[in-house]
Amino acid sequence: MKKAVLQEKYNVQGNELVELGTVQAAQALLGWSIISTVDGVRCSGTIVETEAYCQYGDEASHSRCGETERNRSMFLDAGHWYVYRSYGVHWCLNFVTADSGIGEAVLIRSIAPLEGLDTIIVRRKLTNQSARGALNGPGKVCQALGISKNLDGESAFHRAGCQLWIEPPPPHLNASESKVIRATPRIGITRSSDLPWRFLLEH
DNA sequence: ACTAAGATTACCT
DNA sequence: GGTAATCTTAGTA
Repeated sequence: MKKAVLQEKYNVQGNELVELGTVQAAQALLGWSIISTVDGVRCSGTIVETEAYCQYGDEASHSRCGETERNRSMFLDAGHWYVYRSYGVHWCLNFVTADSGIGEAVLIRSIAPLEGLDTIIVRRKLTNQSARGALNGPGKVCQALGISKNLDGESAFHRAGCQLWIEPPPPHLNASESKVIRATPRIGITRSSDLPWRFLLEH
């Protein structure tokens, strides 16, 4: 779908239709795994917290003022990574969810560790061997998986030479009726703070 | 050109 | 709970 088509639907039918894609993707991604082979070490985790950022009606999105050098990858088509620098200090990982030129994505806020916990603990500079709190924040996820700007704009699906990709959950976890999702307002934003577009996977 | 604010985190009291 | 660290953008002049 091209931008003009989405704009038309937005005007005619309200913002629900346009929002549906990315907001649904944010929920669908819960339970998927992220696999990193950065530095030749395999590390992975299950996505347990996401946030949706949309083009229309979302004043908190990086794409709200159009494409810039920083947010360029957010305007790629669905299935790419958008990695940006947060507060000049941390990296944050997003899964792009709209067609080329739109600018929508899902922020990966938290994962549960699966593989490479030793490496994760070293990267996170944790002193104890407990993984508690190691991956519960977007900056922490990127530090733990070795993610930085060099993965910005890459495909999020596995291919030769790929260093970071997603894999679907086992079928029994992917069934929507067995997945308990909690929705809350998004964290750390001021504009559009009423939208309940933060999603958590409850056990 | 300058300034304020930001999808954060760690460390301090 | 308060704050520093530090990069990018938008708004203002």
